[in-house]
This record gives sequence, C-alpha cells and structure tokens, in this order.
Amino acid sequence: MATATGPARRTPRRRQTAQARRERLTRERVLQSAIELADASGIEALSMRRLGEELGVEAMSLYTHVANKDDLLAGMIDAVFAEITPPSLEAHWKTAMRDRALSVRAALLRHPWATGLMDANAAPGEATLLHHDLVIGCLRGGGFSFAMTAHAFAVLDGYIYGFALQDRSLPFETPEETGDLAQEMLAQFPAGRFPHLAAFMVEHVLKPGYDFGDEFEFGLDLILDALERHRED
Amino acid sequence: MATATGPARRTPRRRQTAQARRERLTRERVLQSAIELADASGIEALSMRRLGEELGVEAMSLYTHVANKDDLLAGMIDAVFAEITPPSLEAHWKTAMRDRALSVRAALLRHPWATGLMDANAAPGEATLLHHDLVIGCLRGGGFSFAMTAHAFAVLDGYIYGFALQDRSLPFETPEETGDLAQEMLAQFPAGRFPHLAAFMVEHVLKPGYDFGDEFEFGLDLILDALERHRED
DNA sequence: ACCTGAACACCGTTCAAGT
DNA sequence: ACCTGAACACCGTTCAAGT
Repeated sequence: MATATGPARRTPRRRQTAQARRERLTRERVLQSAIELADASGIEALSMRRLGEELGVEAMSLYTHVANKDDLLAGMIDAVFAEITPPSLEAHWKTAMRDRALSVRAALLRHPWATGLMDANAAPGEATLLHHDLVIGCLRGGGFSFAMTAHAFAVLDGYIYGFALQDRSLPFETPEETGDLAQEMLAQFPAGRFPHLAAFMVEHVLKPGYDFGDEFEFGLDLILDALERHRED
Repeated sequence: MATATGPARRTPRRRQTAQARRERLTRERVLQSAIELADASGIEALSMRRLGEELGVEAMSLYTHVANKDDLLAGMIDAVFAEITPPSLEAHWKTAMRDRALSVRAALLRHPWATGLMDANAAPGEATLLHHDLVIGCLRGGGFSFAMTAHAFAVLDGYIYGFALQDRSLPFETPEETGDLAQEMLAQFPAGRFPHLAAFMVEHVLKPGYDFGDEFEFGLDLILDALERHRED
C-alpha cells in the first residue's frame, strides 16, 4: 500500500484550489503559476498569498524557491524571454531581425504585464542575456559595425517595447471596442477643443477595419529598411 | 490682528515635515507633491500615507482632492504631459516633431516613473489629449495622409516611450557606472557563454565616452528621415 | 466643506516552530 | 529540507465623527 518513499503522511488538505496540487514545488512551477495568474488576472492580482493559494501552499513556502517578490518578477521576465524565438545566425540579418521582432511582440501580447516590468532593476536573467547575445551576433554577422549594432539594437528594441506599451495603454482591446470608446471620448470633447484629434478619429480610427495593432509591422519595416541603408554606408 | 477670514484657529501641529505646510490643500498641490516624492524616492515610495505626511496632513484628507490612488497616478501622468513643449504648427513638421520628441524625452528623464505608468487604464487627461491633438495637427499639416499620420504617430511615440523604458531598465545611471557594472557582469559570464555580448561590451560599451542615452537622437533621426521619404510617396 | 481617527481587508516578509 | 502560523510593519480605502 505505502510506497517505498515512506508511510503515507496524508494530512487532509483543508484548502483545495482549482490548480492541481501534487508534485513538489519547484522554482519553475512557482514561476509558471505566477505567469498564468498575471496573464489571467493582471499583475496587480499577483500577491505572494494569492500565488500560494493557487499552488495549494502557504505564501511562506514560496520563499524556499524565490528570494522575494522582486526575484519572482525577475524570474517571470526571464521566462518570457525564454519563450521568444531567438534570431537565427544563419538567415539574412534582416529577415532574422524581422522574425525575432514579431516573436517578441507575440510574447508581449501573451504577457502584457511584462512590458511594464522591464525596469526590474534586477540583473538580467540567462534567457535574457542569451537573447541579447544572439541579437548582437545577428547584427554583427550582417555586417554592422559595433557602433551601428548599438544604434540598431537601441532603435529596434526601443520600438518593440514602446509599441507594446502604447498598445497596452489603449483603453480598448478590440476594433469593435475602439469604435464604441472612441465615439464616447469624442462626444465628451468640448466642441472644437481637439479638432485634429477629432478629425483623425472620425476619418480614420472609426472607419471599419482599423486596428492599432496593425501599425506594428509598418514601423518595423520602416526601421529595418532605414537600417539597411545605414549598413551600406 | 485677526484677518477678515475669521479668528485664528491655530491648533498646534504635532508633526511638521520638511515640506512647508501653509496653504490649503488643492488638487494641484497634491499632484505636485506626489510628483516630487516619486522623482526623489521612486514610485514605490509613493503611498497615500507618505504623501499625506509630506503635505502635513492625514492620508484621508487627500481623498477630498483625488478620487483614489489611480486618479492620483492619472493626474501625475497628465501633469507630466503638461510639462512637454507641444509641437509648433507653424514650423516645418520635421523640426517640430524632432523638438517635441526631445521635449518628451527630457520630461521622461526628469520623471522616470512616468514611462511605466503609461498604461494607466484611466482615460487620458486634458494635457495628454491636447498634446496628441497637436502632434496629429502637425503631421497632417506637414502633408501626411490620415493613414500615414497613424503610422508616423505609432512609430515615433513607440520609439520615444520604448527608448525611455530601455534607458530606465539599464542597471547603471552614468557612463562611469556603466563601465564598472558591465565589467562585473562580464566577469560573471561563464566563459564563452555569451560571446557576441561579451565582444560588444569589450569593444564598444566599455570604451570611454559610450553613453546609451546618446543613442536616442540616432534612432529619432533615422525614423524622421524614413517618414519623410514615405510622405513624398 | 474639509479634515481626522479608528477600523477593515489586504500586502511582503521575519522568525520560531513544526515535520 | 521544506512547509507552516503567528506576528510585524506596512498598504488603500470605508465610515462615522469632528470642526
């Protein structure tokens, strides 16, 4: 009946949450659960107590696997980087950087809370460093000087993160919602107060088919094309 | 002796903070004090209780002038936008957008906490709307179509905010610190683990005179030049 | 109208104690 | 080694009470 690991020491669990509780707690399981919680309920819902509950454990048990909450957040960010397909060093730099940019954007769309956490003053994790290493390798391999690699890195990553920040800050999630909310906003403007913004909304944002997210690739290609010209200098 | 406003009702203040306490509390004074506190001590130090203390008042008094903490944060963001010199509608679009981008960047350097708060799901404030109105007016006046205005807006503001986010996330503040910390990081890399990153640091980041902040204008001009070409299409 | 003080339901984290 | 429970010093916000 009892396995070789010892006699059954089954104290009845008082609290049983949706999350299956079985395997031992590990750092990976803690991070994964934290990411799921932040994805589902927002980063402000992520507390040590709530996360413990999700894992069927007291909050303090988490501290065995995580130094503190900042360490938890840093680990979550690094896990997001681990999800990103790094740039291939075999492909042409431009297609490699384009694919990688789309992969970063997809990851930030899956985990919107990650963008605002990028400041995490903690040291960058392994996955983050590896990602940066390959980006630099890709640009260097594509013929960029060190100085131009620094320029390209700053403008590309700045754009990618900034676009995610803008996207997240929009008060609407879907194109349909955009219409409703933009209309509402428009109605609240004192007449003639913001004429250019009003015209822009009426003539562009409120037209069917507009989706802010679609703007991403335009800016990305604009930057990549411009970088290509600079590389040839 | 007593003024027309009534007899002196001076109850002795028990707590007196550095901040001079005199004038009546107003929304402006609350916002200004909150901004100063966030600038000086970081956004995580900004609590209602601490802000009240700074103003010589109990935390609950703040709620007369601010709906809740989210409203406080939204007000702070709008106050930062009010600091920005908006684009001139008289100047050439390119110089107007360049000056305005530098003004936004300067504001975000003065108030580093603002970048991460841009998501504030609250409705944008008056100063924010006015700023956006003038940016759109500037681009439209410069000959951009509505669609191209949307593109330009997304790529410019994305870059500006994203660069601020990157800048803030760097673990060093000054070029000198960069050297020290980069060296330290480098020393901790397992040998050969991040070869491109290591070479980049040794050959570029650690060279005297390197300052990440200097990258901003390169990317800005790259984008502005590329937009100019698109406008002419 | 504006400010206060006590209270409530939360936080992150410590520490000593359990197994 | 891992997990717990009580405790501490905080949060944002409510409410009834003061002036």
